[in-house]
Amino acid sequence: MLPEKPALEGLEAKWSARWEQDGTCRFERGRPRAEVYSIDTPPPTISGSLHVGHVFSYTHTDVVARFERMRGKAVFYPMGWDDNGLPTERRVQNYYGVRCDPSLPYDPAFQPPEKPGKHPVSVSRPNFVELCLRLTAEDEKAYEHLWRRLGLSVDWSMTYATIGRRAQRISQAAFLRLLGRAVAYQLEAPTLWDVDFRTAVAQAELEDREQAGAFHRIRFALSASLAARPGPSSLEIDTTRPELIPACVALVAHPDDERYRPLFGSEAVTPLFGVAVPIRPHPLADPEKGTGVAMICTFGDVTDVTWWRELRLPVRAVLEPNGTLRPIRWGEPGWPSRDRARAQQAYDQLAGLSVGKARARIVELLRESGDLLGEPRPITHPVKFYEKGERPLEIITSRQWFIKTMEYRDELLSRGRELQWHPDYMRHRFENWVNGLAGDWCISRQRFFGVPFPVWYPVAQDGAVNYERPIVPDEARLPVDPSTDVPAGYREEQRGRPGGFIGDPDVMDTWATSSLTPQIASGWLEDSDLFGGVFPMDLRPQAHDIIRTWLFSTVLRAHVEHGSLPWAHAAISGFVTDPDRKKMSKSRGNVVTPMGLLEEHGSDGVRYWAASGRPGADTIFEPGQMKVGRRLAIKILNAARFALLQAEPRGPIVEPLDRGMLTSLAALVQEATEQLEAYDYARVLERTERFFWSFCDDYLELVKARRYGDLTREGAASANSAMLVALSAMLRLFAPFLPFVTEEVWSWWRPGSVHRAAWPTVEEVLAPAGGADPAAVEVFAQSQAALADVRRIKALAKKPVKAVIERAVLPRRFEPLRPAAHDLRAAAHIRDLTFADVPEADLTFAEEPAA
RNA sequence: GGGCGGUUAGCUCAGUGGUAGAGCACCGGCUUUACACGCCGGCUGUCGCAGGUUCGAACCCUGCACCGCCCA
Repeated sequence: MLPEKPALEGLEAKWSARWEQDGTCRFERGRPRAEVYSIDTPPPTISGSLHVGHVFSYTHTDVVARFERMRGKAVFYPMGWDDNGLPTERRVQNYYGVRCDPSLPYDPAFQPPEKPGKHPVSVSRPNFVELCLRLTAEDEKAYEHLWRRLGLSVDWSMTYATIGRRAQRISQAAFLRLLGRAVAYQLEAPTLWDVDFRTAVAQAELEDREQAGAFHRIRFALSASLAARPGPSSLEIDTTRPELIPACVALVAHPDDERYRPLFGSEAVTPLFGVAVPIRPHPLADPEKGTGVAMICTFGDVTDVTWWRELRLPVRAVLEPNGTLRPIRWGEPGWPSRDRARAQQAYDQLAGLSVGKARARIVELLRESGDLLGEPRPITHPVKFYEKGERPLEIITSRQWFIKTMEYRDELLSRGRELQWHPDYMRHRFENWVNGLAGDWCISRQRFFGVPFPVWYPVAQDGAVNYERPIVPDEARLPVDPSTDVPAGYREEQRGRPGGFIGDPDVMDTWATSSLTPQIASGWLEDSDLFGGVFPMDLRPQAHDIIRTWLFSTVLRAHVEHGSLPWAHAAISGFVTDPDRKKMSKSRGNVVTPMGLLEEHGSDGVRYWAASGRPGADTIFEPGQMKVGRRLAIKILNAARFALLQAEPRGPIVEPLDRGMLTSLAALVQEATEQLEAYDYARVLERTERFFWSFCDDYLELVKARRYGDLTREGAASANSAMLVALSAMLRLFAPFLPFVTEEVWSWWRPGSVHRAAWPTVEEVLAPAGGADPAAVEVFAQSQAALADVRRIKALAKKPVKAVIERAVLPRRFEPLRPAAHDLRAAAHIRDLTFADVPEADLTFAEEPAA
């Protein structure tokens, strides 16, 4: 049973296989809700490989899961894979060298090229989705392998995927329910748009990036009636987007701006295109910016949208969804010009160009016409990007699905206060975000690998699509794909025909599915028994970067669907940073692959580093800490071997040193329990480690001679019994952090899994000693202090550890150790020990070292 | 510009009112019957700066600086 030379190698494979076989981490169904601890696991994005940041934060969750399991809870801890959405599409495009063309028919015989060619192969949407599923299935296998190796105590029988049938069904059902209550709605409106991905994006997916740009000072003529009066005959504006002059619908200045007040209500004329536009006041116009007058275009940025809406301006949209300027025939309705020929002549040089090229061209035209004043002045300014995008977002008017959020703002703030945050200050991120919401949540994406909207539209006899009367399926039919499934009462031949129907072409934003992970994991609509037993869940663990997306949207969905929070606690992990405190990410090229770390340092070693990162705190990637963790695990093996090597005789714990050690241990158990309940796992690990190390270096050294029987049989029995009580408790305190080494040691002498053993209690630790012994704590403490003093003097005198001290005179402050004097004398090789009023310990060494 | 967090030994970090700590690194010593993947010891500080509260401040309050993150 007890190995001669214990080692960490191979423990991961041995124990993860055993846990699977024994169902150690299985959720026990049927327990009352109060005895369940349920975790809404973050489904990692399937993007090729997990990174060290995942290992970091998922370890935090696992520590909590293992703690709760040992406390006797039925722990509901499923794993999910977030495989739907744009990241997978991009990966599939690059991996196989393909591109999705929804207009192509399905090719059942299609095989992707061996290697991606120079030019992407166009494939149908069903073929493309097949490739997505194939690649994500491979990734998911690798992910699971890594998680098992890391020792996550997940119940692998409950795994779900966000593109899976259940996730699709629940996403669609939840959507239809919101549609039925008009919480979800469809609207044709200006929407943030990525011109490369050709899809709408949501506010939560934006990021500002500093970009180089330039102010162009442009002259607008004033209308003749004004120009005839005294004063200037033209107006100057500064713009970074001169290419949008053809989309200009008004000019705007601050209502209090004296320079322009006389002009409000009159008109100016756009250069090149000769369009008369009104000059209007609005408080959002910044008198300090440029000339104080701004051009309102449809649409250059989100402020344009606000102005357009509040000032009730017309739309003059020039951008195509792909980011080029669309053809326009000047003089047609909506495109008035005082000089049609000139407008057309100028615009024809822009049509078909991308925004960037159109900008360069129009600058030339303006320079030639004399409407560009001076040269463009370079600036840098923040520009909105899709977080995964490469070109600035545009604003395009299109038909999109939304979920109402604005009207729930106050209720969501109150949910945020109801939620228990760990650490508490992370709640500010949530409140910040809710307070900054600018509009309802756009959930439709013009993409392919995602959950389709379960909606069709009738096509009228004249071929017009009636978006106002969507056809929806029964919930029992879900999931449906409206591009291949047919609505009730119709036949496939009627697809796209007058009098027939068409399917909604869009898919849902991936967050529209991810926001339902509590419902997906817990069997909402499918397994009411399970759902009732685990929902609302206990814990949402996640990193702080996705509070505005994942956490927020999940709170929203639970609020509108169930009228509750989705979980009681949110435990927020920090990032893993490199030594320069930069976030580790693929784009920075500073990522480290986890499997190599697990092999080098052992899973327990890596977990030690991860669990040392306090809740919410960004933590530096530090292999040194993993080495320390590995050493700790090895120390546990060896200390346990020592304790178990000669575990007889046993008997009552009567020695003061032993009783003091156990009383201190009981205090540790108390503290560890309270702190884990408060999700402060890092502190528990630190305290437990500190106690354990002093247990090894001081306590074990002090009792070593006694336990080997050098003194009395009763003394040996007391030491052995105390050591085993302590070992048992410490193994269980360490078990959530170092699951492999603790399980290995546990298996040497205890039945069952340490991870199913009861979490240690104060009573349990103290009972064998007949209760707490506060006086003995001082015996233990002063014995340690005196031992350290003697060791120091010995080391400074360059005496060997075994050097015998003929006579030791210790200061009176150490006198409380008297009941353990025999232990100190044995450990320090002291023949005669006395206490006196001396400032420092006085040691007289014997001539000869001990035999 | 607003919000949040941080600033303690060379490095990574504990330490929320009572004599500044741990690990790593570095230096020295030790074949010690659990462990050389070990043990013992040593060195290392204007606790970011400036005020304030207090008998007493790394800790509480105010301001500032710098770093990081989130949001505009």
